[in-house]
Amino acid sequence: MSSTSQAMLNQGLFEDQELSTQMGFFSFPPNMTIPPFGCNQSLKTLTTMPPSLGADAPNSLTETLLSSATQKQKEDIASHLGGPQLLSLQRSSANLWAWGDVNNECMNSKRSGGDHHHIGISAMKVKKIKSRRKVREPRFCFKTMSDVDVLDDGYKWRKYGQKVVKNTQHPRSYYRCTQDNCRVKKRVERLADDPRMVITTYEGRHAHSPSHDEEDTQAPSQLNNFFW
DNA sequence: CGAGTTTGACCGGCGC
DNA sequence: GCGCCGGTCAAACTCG
Repeated sequence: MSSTSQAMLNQGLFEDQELSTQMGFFSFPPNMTIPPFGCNQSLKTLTTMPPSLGADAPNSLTETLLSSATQKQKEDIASHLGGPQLLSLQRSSANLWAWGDVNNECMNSKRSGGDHHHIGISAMKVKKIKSRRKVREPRFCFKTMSDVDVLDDGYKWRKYGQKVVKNTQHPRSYYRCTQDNCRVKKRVERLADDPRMVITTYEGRHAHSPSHDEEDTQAPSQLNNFFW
């Protein structure tokens, strides 16, 4: 594990909080374990969606989100995000939450230039979700300020493709977990308007534990539960 | 030589 | 129906 990326992640070097909030990003303070619940299921629920998307949001998501957090984690989030916000989510219908999925706004989001630190998890376009027929694995994405494209999350990945997508100058790379019977994939690309920012999108759940290299065994295990 | 990466071709979904 | 585009495949290539 690269100590650089580890440090980056643990510090939560994310920005553009205001825009992210508007677009459905969920922000975490830099000193919080990412994600705050360290739980597989929590990740896919951490996407805020407009209430109009309620029909697409499974009713149990809000419950899943909160039930997967420990009391301490709930308190952490409540204190950082503001108690009422979390409490309102807890009481709310599932309308506020939907499956984590990624849209292009996530990739093309503009920078506000602030020094906020947060993780951003985007929402799929309403239209896309409503029209999707194919059932896809839950996804979530976050952006990280990093020199390296591939953040070491403890899992082993094999690159299987690279593509230059429209309206971006940086190629998108496609990775697949090398573990047998694990179909988790991730995409990595850099923000067009801020090459320092790396957008990582995960799809699916790991059916195994992270496989650290020998040299990484002494690294902090805070990220062990980062991904499912 | 095996594991991982690169890269052009191919495929399927979606919008028009 | 057609073309565009994102995602995946797989052969060739590189590296340790």
